[in-house]
Amino acid sequence: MRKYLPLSLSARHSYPNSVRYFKRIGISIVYLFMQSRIQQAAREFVLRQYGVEASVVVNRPPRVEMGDLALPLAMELARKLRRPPRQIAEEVAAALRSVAGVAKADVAGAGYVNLFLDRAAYAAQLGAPLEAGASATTAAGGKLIVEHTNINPNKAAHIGHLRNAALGDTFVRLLRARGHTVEVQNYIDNTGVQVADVVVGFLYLEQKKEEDVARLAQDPAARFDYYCWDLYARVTRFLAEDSARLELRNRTLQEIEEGHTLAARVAEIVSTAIVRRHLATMLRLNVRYDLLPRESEILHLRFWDQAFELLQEKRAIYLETEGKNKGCWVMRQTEGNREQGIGNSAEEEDGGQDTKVIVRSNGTVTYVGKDIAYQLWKFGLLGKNFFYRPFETYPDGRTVWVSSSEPGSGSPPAFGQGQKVYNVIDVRQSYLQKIVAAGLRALGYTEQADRSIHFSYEMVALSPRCCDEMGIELSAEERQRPFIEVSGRKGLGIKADDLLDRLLEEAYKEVLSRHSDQPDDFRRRIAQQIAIGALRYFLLRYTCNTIIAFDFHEALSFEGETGPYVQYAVVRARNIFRKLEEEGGRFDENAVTPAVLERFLAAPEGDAFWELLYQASQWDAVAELAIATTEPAAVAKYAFQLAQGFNNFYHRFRILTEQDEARKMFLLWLVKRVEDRLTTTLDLLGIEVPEAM
RNA sequence: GCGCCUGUAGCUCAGUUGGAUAGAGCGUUGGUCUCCGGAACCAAAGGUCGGAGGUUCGAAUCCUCUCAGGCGCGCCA
Repeated sequence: MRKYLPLSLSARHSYPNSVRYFKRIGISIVYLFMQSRIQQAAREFVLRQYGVEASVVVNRPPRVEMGDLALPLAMELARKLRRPPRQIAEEVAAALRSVAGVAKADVAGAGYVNLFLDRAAYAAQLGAPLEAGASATTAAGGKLIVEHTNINPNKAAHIGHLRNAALGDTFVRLLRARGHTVEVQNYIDNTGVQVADVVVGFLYLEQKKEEDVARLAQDPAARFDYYCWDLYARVTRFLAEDSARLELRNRTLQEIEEGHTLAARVAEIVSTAIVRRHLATMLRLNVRYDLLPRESEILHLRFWDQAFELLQEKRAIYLETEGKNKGCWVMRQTEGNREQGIGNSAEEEDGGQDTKVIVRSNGTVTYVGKDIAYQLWKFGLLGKNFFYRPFETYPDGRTVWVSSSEPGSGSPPAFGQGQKVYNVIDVRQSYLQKIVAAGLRALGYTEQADRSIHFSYEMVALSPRCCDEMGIELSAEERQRPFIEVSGRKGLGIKADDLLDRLLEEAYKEVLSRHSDQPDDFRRRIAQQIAIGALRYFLLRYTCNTIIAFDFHEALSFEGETGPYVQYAVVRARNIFRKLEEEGGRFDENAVTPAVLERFLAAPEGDAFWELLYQASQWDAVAELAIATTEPAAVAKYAFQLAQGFNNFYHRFRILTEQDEARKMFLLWLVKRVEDRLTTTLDLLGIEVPEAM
């Protein structure tokens, strides 16, 4: 017998709006619907019968035989009502028996109310196929903005950036699948220190002319992002050798910010070429963007000046007249902020406590200041806007736009004006993200501050073993550590494209051994889908606050809890139908009548089928949970468990050789339902299903 | 010094914001196949949930203390 696979779901909240919405567009959300219906019935009964408001949790019993849904509410009520919990549970159970869709209600243990659903009725509602992508245009509730990737445009993307993009992109897919309108922004810090460093490298270290850099950036064979990766590491050493050289960087940085200088032109060449490389890398992973807002426009369109005025007006910042921050504009520390741990008590001695410098004494604005301006713009609160021009067109015809200082061509969508903003940024920037939110709050935009979500995640580091494999030398002290932090400055890390290439190679070997008779482009396509599936799943299976100590062995694995495992389950399901056709058979959906469902889902013979179907139906609740907790790993886990459930079923039951025609049709129907949900779930993870494996 | 995060099986990680007998993958050991393709399936072994108190019907989950590790705390981004 297969084991029961516990699925982590609960229903603290009801989803009336979602239910209505999905009914309207025809997406099957049977599970959430049942859950909220029962929740509501229980709440109403408790209020009517006992006159108390109860928090009605609906979850699942520990074992399937005990029921489909569980309500552990009687124990809590027992205290308030001063009556035995089991007695209360009996009364609740009796009340819930009359709820449509409930077949049976038991009382178990200390006072759990366990519900058994009407299997056939439930199954009949799962008939409607999911309408993929039917969501974006019709959702209510305003636009959500998700900012992710945000790689400094001065070097190739590395494995840590891939985690950011995979999380951000998956979150976007989840939101869209749940009917939200989403705008994806990838912020480009094209005037920062990191770009300046590479410019210094080209102009001073390599003594290159503007045309040389332009030519190099155009040359596909040069792998410009890789070239800059190495150059950046060299510049870092160059600057470290002689502190006087730092002046070179400062001057370059200033020239870049001014614009119209040689350094600015080279910076533009470098950052634009690198961004194109980044987009290409991310596209390999099925990651796309709508808009690339750039720091240069934030500067040139004077977004900061506008934000500065607002902040002064509301006295959110003030000019420090004494102490170490004399001459700077600093942000006050409010009570609310202090609660959230913002402030710097290390400076208690010199009067600079609980403040954050926003404008330096030389008049330039810090990174946080620019970020506050950008965040205000995202909510449509700045009173200024970017101009836009098309940056690139994706193979599917969609356009990525980039910010511009002048009116551009084309007709861009109405960017910005978000109702809620998710910033996918690693956990080390928590402090700064809090200051940004505190800035909004100080301006009186408390609601927007609350709707500024820092989608925080931990870094990807390298395991010491991984460093060995890559020939990275470690000190004795480093060797003792559980992981080694990647460093762009040192050129220490795994480049995203290298990892992808290696995965492709491994996948291709596997495909070759199984499909030696197939054309090579077929094999390449499949190998690529498998490689991407493996990588995206690997990056998504860990919860956000888990540090991933990168390990080749685990990342290159195609067995066990991996993307390919899930892909394989879908391929198997589809093979059944393909084989059926080859044999001249036909799947007739209409043959699966309510009576057929009734017959084959009935306990106990139908338990295995029901379990699988029930599990497959929980797609909606998982997506909702992942959104509410900003935890895409829940979806990855679900995909794996459902695939596992299917693989087990696949082994236990022969379908094509089934003699009972009604049973055969029922089994095919079940496979179809599971395949459908698995495909949808993989799509949420940005993973495609190969034609064969 | 202050703040945040983490500690669960040999290893890597889940664990439904307090619920019933703590789960998975890998690894180990032993099984399954004239098959809808084995990138699969089944089983076994393996856990004082870092430690100590507390809160209550009930704690891996909440509170306090403590030990260990990580990350932040700049007129860098």
